[in-house]
Amino acid sequence: MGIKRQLMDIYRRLYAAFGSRNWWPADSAEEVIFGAILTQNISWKNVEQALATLKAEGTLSFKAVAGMGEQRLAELIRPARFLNQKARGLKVFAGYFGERYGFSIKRMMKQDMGVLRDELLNLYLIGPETADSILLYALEKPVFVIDVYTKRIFSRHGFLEMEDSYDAYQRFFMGNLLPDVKLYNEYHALLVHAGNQFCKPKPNCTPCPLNNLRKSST
DNA sequence: GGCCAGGACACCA
DNA sequence: TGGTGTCATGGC
Repeated sequence: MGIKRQLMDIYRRLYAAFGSRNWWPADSAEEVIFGAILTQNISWKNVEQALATLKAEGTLSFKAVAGMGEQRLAELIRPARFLNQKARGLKVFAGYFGERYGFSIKRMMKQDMGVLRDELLNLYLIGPETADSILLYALEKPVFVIDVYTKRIFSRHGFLEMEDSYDAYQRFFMGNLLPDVKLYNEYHALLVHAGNQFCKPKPNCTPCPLNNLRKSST
């Protein structure tokens, strides 16, 4: 079986096991971006607390963030860890979003995907994974998001090495899947769900729906 | 009570 | 370019 078919086979197994994940968990595109920045290297449970606080304070918008002090913002997002870094990251994004797109997600969505990705990667605290999460889940652009679970799952099943670069993983997926926002959305969400449940750093994959799966030679 | 979570960046050689 | 330290919370 070729790589393309294997990738779709894995997708179907995950979907059959877990169903639609309905990602990203947020009420708005802006909330997706808050979450994408806040979730860096931290569990989603912590992010939820920070988002709830921002929401309760009426500051879950980049217009609000642009108008508030970095110190106060840091206090509001404390549960999300690395609070000073992330407060600065949110402020920087708010400045960019306001100046370049007038705080309009609609206007941003009209921009070319490659241009957007370069712009995002030039912002403080937005690396490849955060940029691609924003592109896919907030702006509905067909980019495949790579995260630690994706790497773990596909390295343990013999497709790539854990040490391979973000770009190498992304080329692997995007070179073998059609550019489909819905597919990329669901696939990555399923990988995170599977990873959360079964693919811990110390392998313990007994009930995993991908058990016994190995890369077959093409 | 230790481990680790849906990363990114700075600094050094 | 790669290797390593820093950031500094909360759940399990």
